[in-house]
Amino acid sequence: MNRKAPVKRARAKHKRLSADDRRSEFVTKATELFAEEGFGGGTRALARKLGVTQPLLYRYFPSKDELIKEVYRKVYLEPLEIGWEKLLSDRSRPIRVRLQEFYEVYTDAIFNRRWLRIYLYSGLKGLDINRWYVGMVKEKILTRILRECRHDAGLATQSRPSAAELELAWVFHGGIFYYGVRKYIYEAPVLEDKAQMISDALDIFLAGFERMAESATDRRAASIKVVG
Amino acid sequence: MNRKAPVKRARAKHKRLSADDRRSEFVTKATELFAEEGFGGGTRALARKLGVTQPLLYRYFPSKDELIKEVYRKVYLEPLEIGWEKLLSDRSRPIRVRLQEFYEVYTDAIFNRRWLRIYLYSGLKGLDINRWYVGMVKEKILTRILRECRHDAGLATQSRPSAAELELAWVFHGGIFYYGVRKYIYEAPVLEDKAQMISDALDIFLAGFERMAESATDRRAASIKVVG
DNA sequence: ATCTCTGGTGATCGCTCGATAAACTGAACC
DNA sequence: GGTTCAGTTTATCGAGCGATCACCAGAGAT
Repeated sequence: MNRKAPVKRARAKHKRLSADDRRSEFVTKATELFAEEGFGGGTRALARKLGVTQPLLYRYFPSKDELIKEVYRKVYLEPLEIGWEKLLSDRSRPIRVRLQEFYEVYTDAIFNRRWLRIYLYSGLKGLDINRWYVGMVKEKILTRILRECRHDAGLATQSRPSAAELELAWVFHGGIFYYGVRKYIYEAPVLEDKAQMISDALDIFLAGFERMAESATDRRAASIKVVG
Repeated sequence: MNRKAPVKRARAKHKRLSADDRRSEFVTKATELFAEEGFGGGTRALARKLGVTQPLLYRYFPSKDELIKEVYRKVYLEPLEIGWEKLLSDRSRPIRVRLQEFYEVYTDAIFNRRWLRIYLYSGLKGLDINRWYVGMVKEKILTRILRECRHDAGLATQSRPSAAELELAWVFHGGIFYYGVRKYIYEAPVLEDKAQMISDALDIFLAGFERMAESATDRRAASIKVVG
């Protein structure tokens, strides 16, 4: 019957994609692979995930390192698309509400196995992009939060938060971040209600901030301890 | 001149060690190597650190995996030698003081580049020993802290803390842990006074716990907000 | 001085890795 | 239908990996 007509080839693989599609498919699947295996994950395993052969990678990326950089770019820029300026700085809404919503949205973006693992792996490599991200969190999130807190408490809006304030914010932020690590990296049981966790963390952060603000502005009240 | 007399050999290396010494030297240097390079670090690089050849490793360990397990054992068991039972449970001292001292000692033990990096690398591998450690922190540290807090607040000492209490403790603990990650993994600038950071974190944790205890035991006072 | 036991070395195996070069193939255009 | 060109494969290279084996050498016992 089928002589050499366009008979169904034995290798049903051959799915030709456009250059752009193939390239972004490489990045997507590489993100998955590196999230699981670390950046030591092999190019052959990656090609297998796409159903193509390994040398094809080098038609789209000059080296594995360049592919990895692309993965970084994608992962690190993903959570930035939220637009936290608006969320955090909209003073028509109570600060408590703004912070709650921001952290719910932010953690929705980064609390998943893929993002957290890539983030930790790249952090362990000590790359510049990781330092850039940490600096960004400090400048764009924590500093902004503290400024809003100061404004809310009726304090002078100074351009830069004090070291103690920043540290307080970092411990708060880190506590929330660690919830994601426990859940998605350690796969340990956590309180499932994420919003509740954020709410509780916010309560004690805001209380701590007020306490700090009090003792900083009113030295006469410095001896009043919260713990009684 | 020098025919074949015991002339100073070209290779001044030959430092013969006892089996025990060599074995523990392998583990020590392997910890350093794996902390920096991850567990993908090569056995040849390890041998170079010891000034010996690579096959010697296999006189002491049947495989690289066994060496890695030994590294785990050493790293994970190191901070356990503190004896936190005494530190945390000594009710002759105020709980605030106990917690401060415990966290200072505990972070002295784990806040270093070596420990934190090995911990994160092994956490990313999802090994049993990591889950064991997290469970240990929960049972031996956080549960104990909460029990002492309940006792201090004059509440009934229940055997198991509530999920909300545990989550509060985890966020607190994670916030402190993240300080170490920021300093030693991200190498980001941090408030240098670690004891101060712990003290501040403790303040807001204890305040948060009291607030939670109040609203749990005295429903009539539930409407009294700390921030109000 | 010789024997022996053991810490240590040299050579090498099989495998996997990232990367390269050349050949193949299928769709689009004339 | 034949030409062209981009997407894909086949074959292969050199380096590095973990692991094995035969051999070497130095200190202590006799």
